[in-house]
Amino acid sequence: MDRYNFKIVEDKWQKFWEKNKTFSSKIEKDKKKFYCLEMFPYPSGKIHMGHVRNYTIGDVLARYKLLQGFNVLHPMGWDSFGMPAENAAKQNNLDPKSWTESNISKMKSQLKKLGLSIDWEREISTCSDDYYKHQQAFFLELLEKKLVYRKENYVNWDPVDQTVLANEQVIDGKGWRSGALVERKKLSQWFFKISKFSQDLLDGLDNLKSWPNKVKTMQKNWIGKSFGCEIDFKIEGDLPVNNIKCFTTRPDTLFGFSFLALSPDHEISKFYSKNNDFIKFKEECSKTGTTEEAIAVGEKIGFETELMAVNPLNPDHKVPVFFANFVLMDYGFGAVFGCPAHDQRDFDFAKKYNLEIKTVVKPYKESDKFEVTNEAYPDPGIIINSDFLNGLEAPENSVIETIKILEDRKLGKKQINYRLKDWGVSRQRYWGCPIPVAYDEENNVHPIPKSMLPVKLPENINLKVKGNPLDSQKDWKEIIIDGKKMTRETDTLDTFVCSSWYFLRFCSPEEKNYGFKEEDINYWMPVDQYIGGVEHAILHLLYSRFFMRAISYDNKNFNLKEPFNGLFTQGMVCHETYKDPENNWISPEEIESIDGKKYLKKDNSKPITVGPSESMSKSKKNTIDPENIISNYGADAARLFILSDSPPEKDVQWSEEGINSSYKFIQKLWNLNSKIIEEIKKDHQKDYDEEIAKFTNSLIKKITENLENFSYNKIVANLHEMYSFMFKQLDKKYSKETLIENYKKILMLMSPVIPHLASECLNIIGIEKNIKWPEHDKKLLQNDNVIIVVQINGKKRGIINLEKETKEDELLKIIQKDEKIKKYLKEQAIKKRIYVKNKIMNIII
RNA sequence: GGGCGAAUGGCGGAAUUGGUAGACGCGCACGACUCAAAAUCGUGUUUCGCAAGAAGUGAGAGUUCGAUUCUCUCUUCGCCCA
Repeated sequence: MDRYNFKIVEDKWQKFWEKNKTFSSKIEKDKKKFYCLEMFPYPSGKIHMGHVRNYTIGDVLARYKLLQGFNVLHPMGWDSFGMPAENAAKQNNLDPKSWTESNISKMKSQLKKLGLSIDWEREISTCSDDYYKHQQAFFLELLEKKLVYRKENYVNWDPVDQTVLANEQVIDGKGWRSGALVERKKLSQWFFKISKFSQDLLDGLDNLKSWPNKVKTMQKNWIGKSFGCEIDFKIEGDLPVNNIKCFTTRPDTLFGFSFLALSPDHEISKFYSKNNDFIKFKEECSKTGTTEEAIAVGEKIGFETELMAVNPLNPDHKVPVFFANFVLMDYGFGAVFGCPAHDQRDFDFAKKYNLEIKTVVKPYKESDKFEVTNEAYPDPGIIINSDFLNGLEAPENSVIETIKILEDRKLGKKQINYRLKDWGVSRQRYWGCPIPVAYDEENNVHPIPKSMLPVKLPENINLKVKGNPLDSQKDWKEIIIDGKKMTRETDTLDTFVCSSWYFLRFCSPEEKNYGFKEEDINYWMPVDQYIGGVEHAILHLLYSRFFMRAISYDNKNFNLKEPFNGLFTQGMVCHETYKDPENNWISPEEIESIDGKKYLKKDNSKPITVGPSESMSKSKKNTIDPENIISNYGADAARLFILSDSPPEKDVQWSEEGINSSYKFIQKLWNLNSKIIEEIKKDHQKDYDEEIAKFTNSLIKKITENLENFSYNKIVANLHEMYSFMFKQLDKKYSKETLIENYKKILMLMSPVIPHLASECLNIIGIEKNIKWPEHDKKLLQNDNVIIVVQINGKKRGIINLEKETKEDELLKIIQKDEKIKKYLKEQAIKKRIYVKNKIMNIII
């Protein structure tokens, strides 16, 4: 028997698919479409196992849908702007463009070796001006719709790298690359007005029935709708300040009010701009980052003003006004009222500055004399010490009641607040999409005329300057618009902008005049199934949802709010970690095992300790290179293994044994194929025709259901069952026609997971044109006999195989005669019988 | 601190609406082939017990004829937000 040569077979079919354009897609109005999309990769230069998993999951679905007769769109592209290219270019004296392009070509050939059913004719790359010129047009469109604006904002500033850092790039208050202490700096930045759609983005979640609840909850929390009250506090003091507005979700604790805290950036701070103590205080504040976490963890510090705030519910009660580092300018109005007894942060602050702590909510079980002592009491309870609010249930009734009172007395009004902030899209970097605006001498904003798009990135520039390299490109920066001298914007767009609409571009990759063609979008969108890592659950998915709303806004021709109808988030690929005695991470290739348990380092025989399995990362050196795996075991084996061990939504552990067993299974399936081919040549009777038909039929049902539910690991189990059934039954007698017919169906079932082998076998046995996904026959699923479980007092005591629809009395007679079961009845009277037809009989004695 | 989720053999994991717990794979053991090994094939593999049998899905309670599945309390772990 010849051995399966995956190299030849896989190469053959990949070439066949490419030559025949098997996966190229075009609009066919009479056919139902299916848009299958996996999150496109960043072209780092090499694919990793996470890609293998992501794209295998997507490919199984795309191939299944294709066989089912859908018109499938399954494209691939490159999220190719971003910092790594700029950093790599700086280090190696390259330019980001050629670095990126060579990475793309390497990764493309790696992806092709996986045998993915991708329509490569639709390939796009976000760093090409063909792509980003449309993005610039969108930017101008949004600018016109007033969904883009410019404002001064505090950012994390790395003084060494001279650049703005995203929150996640600030680690322990230091820049992730330079290690420099990060400063808070005010910069003029471009913003997308995502907050305009807060409520709509929240409401839209309810319609996303095929999204994981987990992701929906995360987005909901991120949008962070809160119900509360805007209160206008009267201010007394020597400064020309009469009122300060403040948002609170707990107006019901107003009687516990003991200070008013303002953001250090609150407009009132202008009166202190020359106060040295205040300047010092502000400097202190700027040392803590801008993240909510940094503020929550950091020490709470304040600066006391000479102002006093009046309690609106009790005008005799006046409390000091502070500036405090824990109040954010962009939440509410940059002012909060402090109620130390019922908010831990306020409590800490009050303790530090010796402020009054008045208890106004008691736990249900406590008496009215309850007093907060060591920590705040933020939980529900009953209002006390609050005059006319006493006795109300907090917070449910008391908040509503208090707002009513405040509104009646014109002291405040009901308000909904969102945590979601506008999306800052300015980046002080070279390798991104240029923002298509310019400034005149008075610093007024002028959009670059559409006829002058794209604003191309200058090439051959020096990246080794401090700050944004575009800033030092004088000849690029200076521009003449309508005869006027202007200066270009040198910031580029956040790369999340690029990925907020790429799924639209895939529908019309050739369209020259606009980012997409309506006709194409109307047919292909929305994406039916989007697949990717859960790490993008919030930002990328929320931004994409925003972008669709922004383009649809005020647009008669385009109305699409939700880009992704279905979402699937896959788990990570993990591997054991290894360390040598000096605590250095060691990669799997550097070690060898003796007796399968102990590990030694290959070059020096030092003992290796095996650590827990963690997600593959370069820093822990526990990565496995997919390219090696594919060349040693083949794409089908790699695909089979990455699906086999765990459900796709959970983490999977990569193991040598696992990939080996998948490889062996591929060989076994090939051997099975050879045997079946021989079997077909033999004499035939049809003794077992029904048996094989029944088996195939139930296999079709199982695999189809498992495909629909993303239970891809179970499909692998189903294929193993198929193998052992077929292999064991082969010496039985089938008619030739039945064997071929059923085996073809089985090969079809295999093809989404291991397409190369399945194609080869189908080819050998002879495929007809227009093959279709097999459907199961309900009649064939029915059995004449059923297995009845017999329980005595709820415990299983035996099983009885008998004809379907047997009556209870008959069954009882059989049970009473059954040697094994009868002894448990002990000839006692039967108190009760529960009989579920065709399933179970439970006898209570 | 809050939200969400999970917990099943030595390991990864299966188990329609509550109805045979442990499918399938890995690992392990034994056997066949072989001078031998690898590869391959076969058998077995939840635990305790020679056996009959008993116990068993993180712990404890509850609902039920019957609970991995439903309810409550607790423990541990994971993820997200802080």
